[in-house]
Amino acid sequence: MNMLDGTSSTETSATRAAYLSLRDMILVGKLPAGEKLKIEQLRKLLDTGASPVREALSLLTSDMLVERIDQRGFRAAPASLANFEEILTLRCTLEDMALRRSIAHATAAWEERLVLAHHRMKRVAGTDAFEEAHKLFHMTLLSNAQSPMLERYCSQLYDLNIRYRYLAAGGARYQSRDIAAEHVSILDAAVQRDADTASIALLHHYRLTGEYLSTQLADL
Amino acid sequence: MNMLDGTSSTETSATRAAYLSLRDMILVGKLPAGEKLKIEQLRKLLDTGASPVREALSLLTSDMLVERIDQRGFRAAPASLANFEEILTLRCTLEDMALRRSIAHATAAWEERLVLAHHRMKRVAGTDAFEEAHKLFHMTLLSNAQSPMLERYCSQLYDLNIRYRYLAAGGARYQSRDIAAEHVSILDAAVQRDADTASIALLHHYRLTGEYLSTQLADL
DNA sequence: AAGTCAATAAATATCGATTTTTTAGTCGAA
DNA sequence: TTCGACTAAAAAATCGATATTTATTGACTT
Repeated sequence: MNMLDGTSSTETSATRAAYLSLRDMILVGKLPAGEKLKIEQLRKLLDTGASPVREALSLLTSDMLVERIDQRGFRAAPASLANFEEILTLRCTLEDMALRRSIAHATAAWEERLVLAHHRMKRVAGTDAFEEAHKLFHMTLLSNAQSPMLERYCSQLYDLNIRYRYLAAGGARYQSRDIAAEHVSILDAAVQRDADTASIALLHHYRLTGEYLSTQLADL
Repeated sequence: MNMLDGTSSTETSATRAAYLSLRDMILVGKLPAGEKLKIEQLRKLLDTGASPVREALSLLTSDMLVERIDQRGFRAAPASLANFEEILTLRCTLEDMALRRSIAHATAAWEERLVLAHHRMKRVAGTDAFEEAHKLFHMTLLSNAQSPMLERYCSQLYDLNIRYRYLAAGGARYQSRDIAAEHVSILDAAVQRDADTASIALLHHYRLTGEYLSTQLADL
């Protein structure tokens, strides 16, 4: 017995539960950037043991969401405008590469997954589920690159970026810009296997958001 | 009181000691790719507790040297020709970017660190210290990119590559090719701030090694 | 008033034991 | 023989307690 997706009602391990909670708390800013993360405090907050918390924090290190300083514990990764711009640059380079590779290996099955992901994203526009569906759409774009490490990097960078969105605006709320149209352009170009057009549209999408966020983050 | 470099005689924490040992064992193949890593077994091997071992393994996950499967422990990251080629491709893209940025920000101080790193590497050619000095030279090349995340990725990928060298040849032993000359070309171009030439030389260096390793790894 | 140093408090790191979960075997029924 | 349910052994995950390390405080010197 298992659910449709990976989210079963009872989480498997305490470590995994702690990992997901902490990760979410960092992404949405509940645990502010740069903040000291005390084991005892988190243990009580999550109502679990110290070992799962420690292990979860160690794992979050992989995602660059937590920093570990030997002998003096953990802290939420600091945020800065420079860091945000670094993330944006890396994303543009790596997603460009991944998207081109995805398209190069295009198949009907991938095309269909893409259309489906896009449809589902539109379906939940404006709801809480959008955040997840949006990531899924973007990751589906890259999912055919046949390069697991590259996909992992992109996924990581995507999450790091989310944090800055919350930092700037307090949510996944999008601005006046017509995001939906941008998504359609990317989708169409990808389905038509036009790598150059798709890549330009994708990077345009990121850079516009990046510019907007940069202005909001000027004080960081 | 502290030593010249970061290697003090008494390691700070048990976790750090375990991390360094395990990392080294994986890189040189003492813990073969894909192998199950049992806590109890490693605990005895390193003569330490289970907690430091677990935490060290969690940290090695960041480096993509260890895989963690929820509820069923850890294993050394598997190796394959496809994975090797993926690493090579990513390295070429990311190091190219990092090197160009380094050169774009070139200063006299960086130049000097570079010359020094190169000199030290030549100095220890043929000894055990070469491996470390070689990495230091390459990382110094990228160290001026003013992009910590990019440097981290490059460092990670460098280490992953080392493992394949050991897998293919059983050591840092270099072949007939004149590696030293290649290093000089890269150094010279970098010092002259000629990004195109430096990048071409660097990628050439990697691709030649990559080709050689690929043939050796055909059976993976 | 600034700086040291020792004593104390707080937090991290580590250990050893216990609980769960997975894995490997074994036995019997189809 | 093959499949499945059951059992025993192994391993992972987790807990609670202890040992170490770092951070803080305040009296004492210069």
